[in-house]
Amino acid sequence: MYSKRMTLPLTHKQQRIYDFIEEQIERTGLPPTFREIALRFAISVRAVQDHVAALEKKGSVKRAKERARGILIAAHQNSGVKVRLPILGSVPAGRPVEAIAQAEDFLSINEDIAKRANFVLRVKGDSMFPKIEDGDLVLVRSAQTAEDGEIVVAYFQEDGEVTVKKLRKRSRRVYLEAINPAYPPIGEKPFSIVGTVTSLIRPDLS
Amino acid sequence: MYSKRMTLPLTHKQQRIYDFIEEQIERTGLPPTFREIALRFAISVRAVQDHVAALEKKGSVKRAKERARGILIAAHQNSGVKVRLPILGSVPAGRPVEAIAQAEDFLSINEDIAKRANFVLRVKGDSMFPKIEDGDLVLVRSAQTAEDGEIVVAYFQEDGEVTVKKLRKRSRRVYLEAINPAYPPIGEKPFSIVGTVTSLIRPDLS
DNA sequence: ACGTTAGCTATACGGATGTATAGTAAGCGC
DNA sequence: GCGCTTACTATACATCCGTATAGCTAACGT
Repeated sequence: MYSKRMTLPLTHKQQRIYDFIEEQIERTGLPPTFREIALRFAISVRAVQDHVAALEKKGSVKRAKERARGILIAAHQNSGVKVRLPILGSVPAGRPVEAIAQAEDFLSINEDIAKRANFVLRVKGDSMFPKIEDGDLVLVRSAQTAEDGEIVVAYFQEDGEVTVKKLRKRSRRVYLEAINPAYPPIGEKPFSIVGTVTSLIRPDLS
Repeated sequence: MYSKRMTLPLTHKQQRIYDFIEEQIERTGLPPTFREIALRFAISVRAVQDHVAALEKKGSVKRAKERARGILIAAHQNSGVKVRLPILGSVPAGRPVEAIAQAEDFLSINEDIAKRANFVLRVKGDSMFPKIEDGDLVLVRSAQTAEDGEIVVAYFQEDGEVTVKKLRKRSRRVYLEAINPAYPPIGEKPFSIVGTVTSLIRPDLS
């Protein structure tokens, strides 16, 4: 997993061409064609072939040969698949799992962090302080059940509200508990578990 | 920023084609050509044109017209540029900013979260508990100075060690403070500030 | 009945595109 | 001198590829 990039040093011209390829992918979503590179640097197509071949030999790019726009950044390949998770609002109309189509935004994050998660919730309020703060993003794995002590996303059928709380399972009772002692436990309102919180992102650490 | 995706509902066939496009981009790094889609579903190229036109009309994909492989997932476009930050080990040989070339791994995350950060550190130890826990990833913005109360990455010239602590500026003294009261403040060893911690990621919330 | 949408075929055009052949020129190490 | 690398031109070629023309069937709503 912690594979070192072993890209041999590039010449100035090779670096400029590599940067252009990277920038084009970033900007347009598509790698450039050989001719687009040739046009950009005002050189012949054949010269670009040589440059790209050099970049491939040095391990900076990978080729999808004989395919249009088949120049790929090597670092993009071995860094694992990026996962895009939908960020749901804190007050979805229905059950969050059904509201994914109306996602507010998407979070892109490495697979190893997000692999167990299905969606992301932006948390409002301080009921889980200090573990979870207002504005935090929590990665949620969809689940119908959870163990005692796990932090879960719960859905109240009554009013359609969604909340993040710690699940408590006692001999006879199952209830939700806030970490912040200012909030009382919730035991009366019927709820169902939507998922368990696996990871946390605090965008603004104060 | 929180632009709602207004993607109209897709038919079954359209969804299957959309999924194929997404999967190809994920797997090969390149969007498929019209002919590749046609081959996959054993239909004519013209039929694919109609399907892709429908996907574009419904807002699911964007087109780079008249360009090879010019089918782009709409959600990838408006979600901002993805930023790749180097993850540095917790015990870099020199100053972390100089150790970026030996990055262990890379973290891909949305621009709005990472925009102010230059690199990522994996934190070891519990000196900043409960704000920062063992194994957390902190996003760091390179800086030579910081204000009182900010969480900073400090570098001890003496032994080359790097640590994450809260910066304290008193009338005459500048020192580092752990949040965990079990750790005493550090005031003697000379240090320099490498950067300030802007965001936090807790991969495994227990 | 009529228009609209979904879904499809067969075929064609022209430019885009990767690849290749055959060179030229300059610099470096041995 | 020789081999190697870097960097480049001009030109050619087959096929890839987006686009387009001209149709077709079926389902649904008004």
